[in-house]
Amino acid sequence: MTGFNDDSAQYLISTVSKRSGVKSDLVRAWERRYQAVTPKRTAGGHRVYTDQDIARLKLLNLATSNGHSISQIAQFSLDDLKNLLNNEPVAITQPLNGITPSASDRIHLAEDYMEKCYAAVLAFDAKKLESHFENAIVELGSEAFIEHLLTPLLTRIGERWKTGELRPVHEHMTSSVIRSLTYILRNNNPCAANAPRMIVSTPIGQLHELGALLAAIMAELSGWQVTYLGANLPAEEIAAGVKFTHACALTLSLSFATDDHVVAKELRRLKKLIGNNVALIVGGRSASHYQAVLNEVGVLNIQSYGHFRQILNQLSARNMEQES
Amino acid sequence: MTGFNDDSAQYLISTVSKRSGVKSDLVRAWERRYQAVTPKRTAGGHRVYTDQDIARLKLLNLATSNGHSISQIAQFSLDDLKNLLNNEPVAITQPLNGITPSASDRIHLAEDYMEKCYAAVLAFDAKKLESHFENAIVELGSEAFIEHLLTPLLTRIGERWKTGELRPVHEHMTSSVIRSLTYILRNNNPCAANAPRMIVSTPIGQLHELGALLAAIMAELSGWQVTYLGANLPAEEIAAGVKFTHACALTLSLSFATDDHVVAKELRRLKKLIGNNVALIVGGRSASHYQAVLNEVGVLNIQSYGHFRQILNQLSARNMEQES
DNA sequence: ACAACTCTGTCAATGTTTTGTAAAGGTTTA
DNA sequence: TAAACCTTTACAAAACATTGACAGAGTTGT
Repeated sequence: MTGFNDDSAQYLISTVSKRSGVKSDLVRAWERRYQAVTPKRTAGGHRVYTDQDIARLKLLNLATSNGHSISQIAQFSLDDLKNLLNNEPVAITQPLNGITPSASDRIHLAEDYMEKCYAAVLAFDAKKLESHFENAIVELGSEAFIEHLLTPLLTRIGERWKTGELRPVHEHMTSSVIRSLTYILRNNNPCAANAPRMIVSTPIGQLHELGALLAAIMAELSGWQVTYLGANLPAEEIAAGVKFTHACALTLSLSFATDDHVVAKELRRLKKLIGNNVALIVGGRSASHYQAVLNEVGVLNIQSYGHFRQILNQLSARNMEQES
Repeated sequence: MTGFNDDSAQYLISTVSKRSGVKSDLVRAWERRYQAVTPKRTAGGHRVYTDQDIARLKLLNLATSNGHSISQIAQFSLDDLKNLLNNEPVAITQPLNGITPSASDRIHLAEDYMEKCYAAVLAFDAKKLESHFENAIVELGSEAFIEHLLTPLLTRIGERWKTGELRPVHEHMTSSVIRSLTYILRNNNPCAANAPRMIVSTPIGQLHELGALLAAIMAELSGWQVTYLGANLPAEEIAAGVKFTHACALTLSLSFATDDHVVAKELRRLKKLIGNNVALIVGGRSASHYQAVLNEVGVLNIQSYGHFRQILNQLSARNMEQES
């Protein structure tokens, strides 16, 4: 039925070598000796690789430089390899091979993935979207994945939703996929037990959770212990979550600007319920629409990716002081 | 301490030596003389060790430097060695035959986990809840996890929510945790490319997604290719999702009984939009409350865990026929 | 007490396997 | 036509395996 599933990505061996960090000769040797990858061929016999192959080779390279013998791990699945490296006591992040992609290369790569992911969203292909995400996380690393792929992707989805190219259901599907990815991202950097805690949600009437998800992931990567509550919760419930977890920060995402006063009312109630000792952070496409209330209530308004990280670090530091 | 995937990792002797602190020569001597470890071999004869072997050698090394004679302790089990080092009297464990837990044991085990998980929900401890879930999946297997842990847990959460012991926010937190687990569950059994497709969601006004999540997971485990859309979607959006994915089934969860006519209206509209070729399945705590409409529209009403699986299999079979 | 024996870690000698790299010579691609 | 690929074959360093031996420490038997 769907024979056209994987013809999207095709790379020749030199590209693969650059991106994975494994020399061409070695890639061929690994294929010949252990079937580490099994690329398709062009009519003329040239090897044609997929994104998955690249992710594979990257992980294999990491694993071998970590002391594993290539013959033993060559046929492991992507997940096996990820587990293997996750359980490593020594996560060597040294310049393992001469080939280190430059910053501009990585950004270009991220843009590349962005297009592919957006195409998958447009085609409503959850499986393909997830697969692209997985590969991108391996290739870009969690940080760059968030900053250069996820953030711009969500921004674009927001735009296209306005123009009518996308429907609400596209956003729901994307949320769902990203939500299941949090598992991988979280596993990549387990947080400390004494990490500061945060609640992430959206107030009542705000049904879009992509922004909130992004905030949750970013906070986790910054070392926070995040409890994500999903979208559309009344102030009392959110406040209850804050109390239960003893969170020292609460982040809300406002994506959709409404003219009624629900959001304003909810924000005021929330502030009353959580008090002044819990930082209230608000971000999202439409946060500026509520500027007046934000100022009145006294919230930290996220301006950009970097700004959010800055806020997180400041709060984190302050929290550590209080603890000691 | 998460993943326990020990059957995947394999090391050669030098790595083992570095990790365990026992020189390669000595490792071989201990094997030759006392069978302290019994590694497998490569085709060429190289020793191949597991994580367990490394742990063993570490403990043996500690014990010998503590004055114990290697010949005496070489064949101790991992637990024996741990006891030994804790200065506890060595309780020699029984011959370790591969005892497979009986069915009743497993159900008991599941109940045990149920209590632990519910306690974590009540305490609003997402981290602990996730950890219990992870362990349960490994110990029980996906099937039993769903049937004997997740299903009763969600049922109980529904009950306690009514009595006021739990707040809505508890349910949101639980949904969030379960949602990120879908990643593990899905990876445990990757579905075929030609698997029948299904959309899972809840209609507008139905904000509780636990039931829908459960249905999605069950369908995935039954070999379906599921696109999960989250909760609270209007009929047009759900129908769009069905069209986009060419799904042959649509499952909705109705947890909350409302007296307005929104649900009834949405169901009628949905049926019109998706036509008769797409199976419409409805389940959830409050499905019976809408019996009249369900009959009128002609939906498959889920009665129980087993019943849902039966429906899934029938649809799956019918779908296969049509394909061929 | 003293010789004989066992336990244990270490080494050396010698041969094999693994694995990254490279050269030679032909083919495909742009 | 040049650059990039392909296959085959080869090579050498590093890592392993096996066998056998040796010496210090502790034990045993007489």
